[in-house]
Amino acid sequence: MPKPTFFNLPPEKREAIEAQAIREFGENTFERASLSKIVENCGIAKGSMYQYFEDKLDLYLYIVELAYAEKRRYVERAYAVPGDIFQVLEAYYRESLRFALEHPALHKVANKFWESRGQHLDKTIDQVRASRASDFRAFLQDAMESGVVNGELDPEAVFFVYHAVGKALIDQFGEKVDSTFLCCVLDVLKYGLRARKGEPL
Amino acid sequence: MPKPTFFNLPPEKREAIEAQAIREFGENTFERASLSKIVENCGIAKGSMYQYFEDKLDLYLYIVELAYAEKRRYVERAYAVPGDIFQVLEAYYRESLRFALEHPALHKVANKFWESRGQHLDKTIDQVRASRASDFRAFLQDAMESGVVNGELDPEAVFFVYHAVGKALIDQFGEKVDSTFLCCVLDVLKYGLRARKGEPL
DNA sequence: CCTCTATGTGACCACCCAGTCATATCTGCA
DNA sequence: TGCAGATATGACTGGGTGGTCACATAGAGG
Repeated sequence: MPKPTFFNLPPEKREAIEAQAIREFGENTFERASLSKIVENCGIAKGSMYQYFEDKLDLYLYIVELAYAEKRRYVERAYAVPGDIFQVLEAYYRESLRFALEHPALHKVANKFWESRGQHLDKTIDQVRASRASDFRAFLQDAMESGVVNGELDPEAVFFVYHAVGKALIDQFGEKVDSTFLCCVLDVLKYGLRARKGEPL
Repeated sequence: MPKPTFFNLPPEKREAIEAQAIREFGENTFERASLSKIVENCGIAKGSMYQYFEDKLDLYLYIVELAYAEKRRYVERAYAVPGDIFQVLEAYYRESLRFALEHPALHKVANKFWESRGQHLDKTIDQVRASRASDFRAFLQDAMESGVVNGELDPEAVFFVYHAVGKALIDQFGEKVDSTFLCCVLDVLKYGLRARKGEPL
């Protein structure tokens, strides 16, 4: 958590610091990113940074939380979408793509987060990953029990595939992946998962 | 390329250097890996390393090539497998898994390669990636034209999915992924890709 | 005007890194 | 034995990093 001093700062200065940190942490993982470069680009002294934050990790976690707070504002709409798991997932990735296009810098921060190493970050990341995984697994299990997703498939394998493809999609939002490509990819998955009547496996 | 001096070394010394380098480059990306630690673990002087190799990158590329040369010995058998694209792909990943289990250290080097950055590595990696991608795309196109893979799907999307899942599989060989899990995952993909008669998309 | 507190500063520290080079040692040959 | 070329060495350089600290400044209240 930032120190109180940080929030006493004139907003324009605070936002300048956030902007430069977002830039640096969007272009580099935590350990590659350079605090020295951030303060240089802000035009403030190294020591000042330590009036605002405990250390590099404190600043980093604040910026990452900033990015994910904004991303949540987009993505949470997907949970309210009526329809089966395929419609919810499509909405999720669509909102995720909108976030990436409207906040490219924050999107890059969020992506680089998963590649970051060092300090206690490793464990933090593993925890976040595990928590998300368990949410998705439960969501998937419902869909399999209700018959929307082919129940003959190995649930762990289905999760594995979705996880891998989802990560690859998000990694490439705004590069290879646009709205129509997104649909094509999801279709490849869907028509592999959807329960098929009559035709045996 | 290593300097001639390196190959004049007594084999046990040469292999000790290779072993320590493999260890370091298996645990760290190129830029994180420390030459100082390698020489320390080998019990040789820093300067000696520069009698054998031009620089850190030279050593790294030698080690990576070592790893991929061994991996090729396994994987190339897959190309000779008779059968459709699914059988070839399964053979490919199966051999790949065998390599990972029998040469875990080399497997880690090969995996970390793709995450590595710095010097001219970025461009080299992009080239290798592009070359592999184009091979696989061609292989896939054949399979789609011959009707083994559902021709109604977007070829780029199919490639995208296979690429994402393939990378995730290889990343986790020996951890989450064993032989039976591999088959389950490939099945999820296959039954999404296989041409289906009668049933409309 | 003085004082007290909050904030700003940048030289400085300890650490790690890749890469260099003058020097020492070894080895094989004459 | 002596010489020459090949090989080994590790202190050293220059550059980067995160983090610290004694000091400078600013602003508010009496």
